Amino acid sequence: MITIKDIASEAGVSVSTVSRVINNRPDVSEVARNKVLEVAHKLNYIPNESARDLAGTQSDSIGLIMRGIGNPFFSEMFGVIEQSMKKTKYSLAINQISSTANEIQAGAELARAKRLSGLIFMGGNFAYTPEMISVLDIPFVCCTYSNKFGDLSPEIFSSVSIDDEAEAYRAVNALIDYGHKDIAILLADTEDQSISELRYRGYCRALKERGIKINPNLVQKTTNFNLAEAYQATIHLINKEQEFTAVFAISDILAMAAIKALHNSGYQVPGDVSVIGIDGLNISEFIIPTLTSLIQPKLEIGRRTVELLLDIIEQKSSNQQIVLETELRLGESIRSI
Amino acid sequence: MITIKDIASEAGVSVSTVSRVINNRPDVSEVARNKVLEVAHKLNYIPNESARDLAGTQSDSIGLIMRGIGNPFFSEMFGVIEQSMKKTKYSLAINQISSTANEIQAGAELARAKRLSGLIFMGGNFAYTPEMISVLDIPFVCCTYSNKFGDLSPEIFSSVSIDDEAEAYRAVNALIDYGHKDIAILLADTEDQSISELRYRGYCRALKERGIKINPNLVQKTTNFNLAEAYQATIHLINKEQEFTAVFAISDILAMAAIKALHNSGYQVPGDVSVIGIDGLNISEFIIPTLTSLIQPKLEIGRRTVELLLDIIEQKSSNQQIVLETELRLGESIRSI
DNA sequence: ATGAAAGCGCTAACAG
DNA sequence: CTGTTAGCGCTTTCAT
Repeated sequence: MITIKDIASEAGVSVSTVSRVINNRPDVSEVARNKVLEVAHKLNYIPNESARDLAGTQSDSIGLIMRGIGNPFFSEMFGVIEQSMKKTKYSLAINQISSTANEIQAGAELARAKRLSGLIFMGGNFAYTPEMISVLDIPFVCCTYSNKFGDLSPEIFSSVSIDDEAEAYRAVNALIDYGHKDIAILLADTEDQSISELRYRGYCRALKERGIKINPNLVQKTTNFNLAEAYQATIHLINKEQEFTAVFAISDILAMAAIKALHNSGYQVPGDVSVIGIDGLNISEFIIPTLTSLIQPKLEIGRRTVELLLDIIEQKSSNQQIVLETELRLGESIRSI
Repeated sequence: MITIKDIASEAGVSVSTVSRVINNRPDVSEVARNKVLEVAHKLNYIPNESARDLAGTQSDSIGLIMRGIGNPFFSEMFGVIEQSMKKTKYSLAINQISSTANEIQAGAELARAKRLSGLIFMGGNFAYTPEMISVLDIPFVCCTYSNKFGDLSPEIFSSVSIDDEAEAYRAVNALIDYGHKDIAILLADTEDQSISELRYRGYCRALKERGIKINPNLVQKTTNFNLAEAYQATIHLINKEQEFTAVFAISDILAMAAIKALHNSGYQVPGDVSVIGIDGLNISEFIIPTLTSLIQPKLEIGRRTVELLLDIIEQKSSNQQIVLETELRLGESIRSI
C-alpha cells in the first residue's frame, strides 16, 4: 500500500510537506507542490481515510444513519437529503444499517470514527429514552419521525416530521366527507409504538368523532411494508365478507397492493371501493388509478432537517421538533357515495 | 471521548487486556473480563472504528459501492446482497456514492480505510480500462453489469449480470411473435456505452432479423430512469402521431410511466398498445395491468455475486463473468394482434 | 517554506 | 493470563 511516506521519499520532501499538498494548504512552494502531485499521481496514491479521521480534528461532516433502504419512501428521502447537503460546506457520511441494528449505537460509532459534527437519523424508532440517547454527544435530528412514544424532553432532541396521528385523522375524514362509513384500515408492523399505531389512532379518532363505530373486522394487519404481504392481507380482508366501501392504507405501498388485490377480486377502484394512502411515493402518481394520498412534503422535510441540524451545530438554534403538513393529492382512487 | 485507556486505568488493567476483552479473546481471566465489561458499560465506551481499522490487519469485511439508490432496482438488489452476506463470516461495509462520483476511486478508498477483503460494485459504468481498475488491489465483482464497452481482459475482472443485448432481443422478439411490427422503444440515459445502448442494440437486431425496418420516429429517448420524465417522453412519442402497436421499454420504471401516459392519452394497454419492460421490479407486478417484463433473477444475481467474490478471495476460483438469464413474466400488458 | 516529532485510539507481537 | 511497546497512516504543532 502506497502511503504518504512513499510519496515523501519519492518526491524528496518530508511527510508534512506531502500532507500540506494533499490538503491543499497554501504554505508550500510551487516546486514542491508540483513534484508531490506528480509523484502522488504516478504512484496512484490514495489517502487512508481511517488514518485521516484518527489524526484529524472535527471534520465538517455530518452522518446519516438510515435503516430500510428497501422502503421506497426512505430512498426518495435520501435523495432529498443528499441534495440539501450539497449546498452546505458539510459532507455526508452515510451509514446504511440492517433492520435489526441499533441506530443510536451506529450513530455513536460513526460519530467517533469520523469526528462528525452532527447526525441525521432516518427510519429510527419512536421510543427513545434519555438513557438511550446519552451516548450521543453531538447534535442530531430525527428525520420523518419523532419521539412520540418516548420520554425525551423537547430540549434534548430534534425532529422534522409530519404528525402521523393528525394526518391519518385527516385522511379518514376525507373518506367520511365523501360519504363513506364502512372504512377498513390496512396497517403494517403491528408492534406497539410504531407508525402504524400512530396512524391507527388517527383512524379511530376520526371514526369516533363522526359517530362511526370501529369494526374490528375492518382492521387488517400485515407484517410489514411489503407489497406481496399487503396484497395477501387485503385478500384476507375481502374474504371476511364484511362490507366496506373504503380502505385507508397507512402507506402508499399498502394502498397500491390493496388496489391490486381489490381489482383482482373483482372490485372496481374507486367504483366499488375507494382507497386512500399516505406518503406520496413517486410511483403512486403513475399507477392506474392514480392513488389519492396525503403527500409528505419530502423536499421541505429534507431541507428543514439539514437546516435545523446545521443551525444547532453552529449554535444558531436549539433543539426543536418541527412538524410539517402533508398535502392531499386527489387522485382517482376515491369517489363519493 | 472515552478511550480504551480510560477503561484500562479505571478498571486497573492494561490497555491490551481491555482490547482483548473488547475483541472477545479467550485469554483473559473472568475477573478481569467482568471488571472491564462493567467499567466499559458504566462509561458508555464506544470503540473508535477508525483506530481499529488503522491498527488492525485484514478485516474479513467486504465493501459494497452503490450508486443510485434512487433506482428501485438497485435498492431491491441491495436487500438481496445484504441477505446473502449474512450467511457468511464477512461483514458488509456499504458506501453509497453520488451519481457523479467515481466508483473505482470510492472503492479503493474504502478498501484502504477498512482493509477490505473484496468489493462489490453496483451501478458502475460499462467501460473500464485496465488503467482505471489498476488502483484496486483486492478482488471485486461488478453486480448487475459487465464490462461490455471496456477493454478488460476476462482474467482481470468479475461480473454477474444478464446479457442486456440478448434479453432486449428476446423482449422485442416476444412482441414480434405476438404479431407486432410497429414497435417503439423507450430508452434512458442516451449517452453511449450505457445499458440503454446495449438494450437498444438488441432491439435493432431483433427487428432486423425479422425483416422490420427501424423507424427513427419510434426511438424515444428520455434523460434518465425517472418516472416523470419517462411519462413526458412517452407523451412526446404519442404526439409524433407515428403509428405503433407496442412499446419496448428498456426498464420497468420506463414501462410503468409509458403505460400511464398511454392511458392518460386515451390508449388502452394492451388493447391499443402493448408494453413490455425489463427488470422485474416488485411493484411492476402490482400495477394494473400487471406489467409483462423480463424478470432479472435478483436472488440468484445476489447469491452468485457474493459466492463468486468469496471464492476469489479464498482463492477457490479465479475471475469470471457470470451471465444469467431473465424470466419472461407474462403479465397483462401485451396482447397478440 | 520545510522538517522533525508527537500523538490520534487501537491491535498485535513479545516478554514475562 | 497480563503488561509493555511498537507501530497503523496521517495531521499538526513547533522549530528552523
